[in-house]
Amino acid sequence: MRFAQVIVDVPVRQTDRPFDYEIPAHLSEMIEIGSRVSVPFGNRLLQGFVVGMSQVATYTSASYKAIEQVLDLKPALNRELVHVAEWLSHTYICKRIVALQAMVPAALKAKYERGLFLLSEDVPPGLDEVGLQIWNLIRHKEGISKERLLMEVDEAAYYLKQWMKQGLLEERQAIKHRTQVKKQLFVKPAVNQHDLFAAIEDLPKNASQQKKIAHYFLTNPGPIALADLLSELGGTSSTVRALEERQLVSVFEQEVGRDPYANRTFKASQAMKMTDEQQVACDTITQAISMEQSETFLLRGVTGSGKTEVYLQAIEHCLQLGKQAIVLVPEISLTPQMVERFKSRFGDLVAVLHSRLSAGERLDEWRKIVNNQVKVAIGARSAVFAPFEQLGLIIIDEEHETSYKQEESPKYHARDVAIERARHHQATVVLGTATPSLESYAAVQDRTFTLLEMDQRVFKQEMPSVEIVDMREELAAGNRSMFSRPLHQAIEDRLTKSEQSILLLNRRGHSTFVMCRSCGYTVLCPHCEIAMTYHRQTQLLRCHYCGHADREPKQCPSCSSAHIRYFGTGTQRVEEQLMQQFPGIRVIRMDVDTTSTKGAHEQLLTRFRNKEADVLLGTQMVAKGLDFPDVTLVGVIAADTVLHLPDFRASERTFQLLTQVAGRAGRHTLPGEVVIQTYHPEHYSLTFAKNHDFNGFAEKELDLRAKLNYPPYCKLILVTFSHVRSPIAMQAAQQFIDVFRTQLGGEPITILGPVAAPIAKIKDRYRIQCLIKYRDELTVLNGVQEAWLEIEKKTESIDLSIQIDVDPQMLL
DNA sequence: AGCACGCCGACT
DNA sequence: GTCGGCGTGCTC
Repeated sequence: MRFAQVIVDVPVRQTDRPFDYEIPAHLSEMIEIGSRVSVPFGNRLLQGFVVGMSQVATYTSASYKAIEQVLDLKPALNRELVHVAEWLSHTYICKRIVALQAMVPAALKAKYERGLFLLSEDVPPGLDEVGLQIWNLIRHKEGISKERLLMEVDEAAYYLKQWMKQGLLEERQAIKHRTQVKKQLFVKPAVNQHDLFAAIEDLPKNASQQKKIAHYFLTNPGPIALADLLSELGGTSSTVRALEERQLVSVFEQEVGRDPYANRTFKASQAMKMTDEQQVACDTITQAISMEQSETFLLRGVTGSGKTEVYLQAIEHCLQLGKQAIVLVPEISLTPQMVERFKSRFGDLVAVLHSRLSAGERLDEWRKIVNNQVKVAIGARSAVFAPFEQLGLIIIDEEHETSYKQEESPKYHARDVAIERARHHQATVVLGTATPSLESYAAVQDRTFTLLEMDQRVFKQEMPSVEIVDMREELAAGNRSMFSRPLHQAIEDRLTKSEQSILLLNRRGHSTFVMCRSCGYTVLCPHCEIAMTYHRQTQLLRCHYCGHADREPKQCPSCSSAHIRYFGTGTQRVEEQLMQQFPGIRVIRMDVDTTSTKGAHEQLLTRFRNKEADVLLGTQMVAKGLDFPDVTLVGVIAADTVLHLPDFRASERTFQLLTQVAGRAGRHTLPGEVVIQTYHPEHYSLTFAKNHDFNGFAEKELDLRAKLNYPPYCKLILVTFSHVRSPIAMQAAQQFIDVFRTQLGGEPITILGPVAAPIAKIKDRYRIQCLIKYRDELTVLNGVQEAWLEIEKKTESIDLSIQIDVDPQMLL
C-alpha cells in the first residue's frame, strides 16, 4: 500500500499539516509530489496538493481514505516547488495551503458548491411522471444546486425531501471547476472525398454556400475552426448546420489554447552589438550560469545603459545550455514594448504572465511552461514560481521596486524567492536596476552578491542636467502658481520646439484634503482615519483606502461655516492649471483614475508616443521604464510628497523615484533636462539624485540606518492587529508580545509597540501594530509563529484579524 | 472552513 | 414530544 501526504484546501490552524491518503492502484502512475488532487475530507470533497509519498502511513488509523482524483495530467508543481512552498510558509509565516496556492494560477483555485447527487443507480419503483423527470434531471446534471433545481421545477422540493429520507439522494459539497480550457467548434468532412464529390452534385441548385463549403473540404480534408471557415468562405453557421444535417460534415468541440498574442506578429531581432561594459557584465553572468554555482549579481546600470540587451543575451546563453529562464519585471513596466523585445528575440519560446490577461489566458500561458513548450517566462512577481524543471537564470529587473513584495499572504518578496529557487537549481540570479535597494547594496558589501556596474549610456549621451527649484523662494518672489518660473519656462520651451515633457506628481485626485478655514476641521473618511481627496469631475470626496465617496460639502460639517477650502494638489488640478497657463497644450493624464479600464494604460502611452500630446502627466507610473525619444523635459511638481511619509525608507524611495523619472529625459539624440520642485532643496536624497550619485546616496543613507538600527542592519517583522474596537486590538497585541517574549526566553529583541498604526483606522477597523527588530536570531520566526497560533486560538470567537509581515516594505 | 454532535428553550 | 439555537471538536 502506498500513501500520499496531502495538504488540503482549508486555510486554518487545525488543518495546516499533511493528511495521509491511500493511493489507489489506478492512479499510482499519475500521482507525483506536486500533483493537485481531490480528496474526501470529513464529509466533503476538497482540493489538495500532494507534498509527500510513503510506503507506510505517517498517521496510524484503522482505515484510510483514498485520493479520489488527480486534477491535472501533468503535476501543477514539482518537488522543488513543494520545497519552496514549505520554505515560504515558515519564512513568511503563512498557512501551507496559502503558499501552495500562490504558486499556481488563480484559475486553478477550487471553488466549492453544494450540489445534489443520486446515491442509487435505479429509478425508485412506482415513480410518477414528474418524479421521473426530476430524477433524470439530477442524473443528467450531477451536482446541480438545490436552488437551481427548485427554480427549474417547482414541485421538486417534495421529491427531494422524500429521496433524502430514503437515502436515495444526498446534498454535498463538490469542487466546482472554473472554466479552465477554452473549447472551440471545429468542422470536418464526415464522408470521404469521393462521396463528398458525389454529394455536391445532389445539393439543391440554390444551395451555393453549402456547395462552396463542401468544395473547400474536397481540397482541405482536415478539420478547421468553424469561425475560421465562415470568415474565409462567408456564410453563416446555419449553412454548416445544413451540411451537418445532410451528414456531409461533422461539427465537434475541441480544446484550444488561448494565445493573447496570437494576432500579433513580432519581427525577429538579432543580438545587438554591446558596449564594453555590457559585454563584461554579460560574460560574467553567462560564465556563472555555466558554472552552476548559484551566484547572485547586482547589475547596477544607469538609466539608458542597456540592461535589457544584457538580459537578452544572457538568456540566449542559458537556453543554449538547455536550461530555462525567468524574467521578472514590475507589473507596470510590462508594457507591449517590453513584451515585444522578448517575443521578437525568442519567438514562441516565451510565456508572458501579467495581470491584464484574463484568468484563462494566464492559465494557458502557464500551461505552456508545465508542458515544456516554452523556455522563458516573463511576468510580474508571481512569475517567479514558473514551474520550470531546469532553471538556469532568474532576472529581476528594477530590483528596488516595491511591487516585488506581495501585500497579501503569503507576503513574500520575489527577490528572496528567486534566490531560494536558484539555490535548488544551482542557478544564477541577476538583479538589475539603476537604484539598488539598500538591502542589495549591503549584500554586495558583505560579498553575498556580486556587483556589476554599467555607468555609460548606450549611445554615449550625457545624463540629463537636473535643476532643483526651491519653492519657498518662488513664493517669496511672488509666484503663487504650482509651476516655478524655471519649470514654466522649460515647458513653454518644449512647446515651441515641439518636444515632449513628462510631469510627475505622486498624488491623484484634485485636492488632497478639504479643510474648514473657520474651525480647522478636516474632512476625514467616516470609515478610515484618512483625509478625503476631492475629485472634480465627479464632484465627490473620495477615500483612497476604502473607496468611500461623499458629496462635496457646501458648508463645514462641524461648524457650518461656508469657508470650506480645498488644499493640496493632485494630478487633476495640475491638469487644469496646465490648460489654463499654456493655452492649447495637449495633456495626457495617467493615474489610477484614467488607467482602470483594460488596455487604457497601453492606449495612453501609444497616444503619447505618436505625439498626440505635449505632456504626459501622472503619478509614479510615469517614472518606470518608459522610453520616448522626443521627451527632453521631466518635471517633478513636488518632490516632498514621498519624503514626508512616516517610513524609514522615505529617503530611499524619494531618491529612487527622482532618479528613475529623471532617466526618462533625453534618452536618444536630444539632450535631457530635469526640473525638481521642492520645499527641501538641501535634502540629501535630492542633491545626490541631482548629481546622479547612487554610491554617495547609499553611503550616507547606510550611515543613518546604522545609527537608527534599521534594515539592512537589522530585520523587521510587522504584526498588525485589527478589530472594530480599538481596546480589543490593543489587548490582543499586548498578549501577543507577552507570549512572544516568553517564547524567546530572554533574548534581547527590540519590540516597538504596541501602538496605533500610522493609519489608525481602515474600513471601520482600528489597527494596532508591533514592530519586531532583530538580527538574525533563529528563535524569532518560531517565536512569532508560536505566539501567533496561541493568540489566534485565544481570539477565535472574536472577529480579530492578525497580519504578519516579515520584511515589510511599507510600515503603514 | 464546514459540518456533525450535543445539550437547552419554544413550538405542533 | 420535536425543531432549532449556536458552543465544541474533528477532519487522514
